[in-house]
Amino acid sequence: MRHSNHTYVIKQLELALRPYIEAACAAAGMTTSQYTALTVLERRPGITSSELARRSFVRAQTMAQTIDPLLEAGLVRRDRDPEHARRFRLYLTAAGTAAVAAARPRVDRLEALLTTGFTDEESVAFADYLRRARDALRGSTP
Amino acid sequence: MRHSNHTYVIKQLELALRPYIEAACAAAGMTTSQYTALTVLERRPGITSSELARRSFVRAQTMAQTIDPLLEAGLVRRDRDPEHARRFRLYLTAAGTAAVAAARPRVDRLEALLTTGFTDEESVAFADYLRRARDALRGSTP
DNA sequence: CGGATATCAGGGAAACTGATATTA
DNA sequence: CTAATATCAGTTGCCCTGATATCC
Repeated sequence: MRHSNHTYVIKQLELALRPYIEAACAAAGMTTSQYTALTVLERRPGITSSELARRSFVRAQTMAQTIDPLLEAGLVRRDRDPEHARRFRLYLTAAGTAAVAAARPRVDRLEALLTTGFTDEESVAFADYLRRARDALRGSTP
Repeated sequence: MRHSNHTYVIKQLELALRPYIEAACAAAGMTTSQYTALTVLERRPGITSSELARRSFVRAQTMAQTIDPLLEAGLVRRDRDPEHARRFRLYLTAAGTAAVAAARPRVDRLEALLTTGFTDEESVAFADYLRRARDALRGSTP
């Protein structure tokens, strides 16, 4: 295992990916981190900003910066949690759902480009490895 | 393949990885992008800054920003290419080699943490998938 | 009290675009 | 003339730390 160096290629891959994702999101009028937050909100309605931050591996302040413009643009709605006065629960608005739908086709095409030449089995294994690597870091501390 | 979403997990993984790499590099007195540039220079002595930029998926100006402090710190040396007056060839100095060696153990430990629970075969397959995905983007344009 | 949420304020690493001079 | 290299100048997206108020 001397010359594996996954971290290096992961960084390369993320850098290579970046302009593609940015272009796809910009076409729908948002930034990459905003699109990501919206897609998570779509799957987890009612999540708090702090919990969203934890799942996204960023600080609560960072996620607040991402969410703020989405609230102002009316893509996300905030309701006070009736059971926890300190919490706000977040939800996609209709406009937010539409914005995600607008960007999704281009992201899906990027997804297909990324796995060019992969068999279905390889694609599934790749996703599995990515998640396992991510989760291996989740528990630990730098 | 409706729910694969590799791009999302790649971004998560890169974010999870970031503080670990930053800590490892900071312990050796440099930033992540500087460490990365040094490791490439180690394997490809005499490479130009522009070529280094291409391999790293960044613009020439960005790579120049990364290299500049390394030149000033004496970790990298520049020589004019005798055959191309416009080019400078880059080399690691002894101090540069030492700096990479100082950071390497911590990066290797991170590498091991990343592939916790992976068999050797899985680790190799993972690296292969990462490279193939990266190379699939290399030819295309956003 | 400690722990979590939200938020204000400020800062930094690292990418970008645009423009320019020089050279193969 | 065109393409590539290097470089100056400015900008942006997106992370960070520190400090504070509130609530369970």
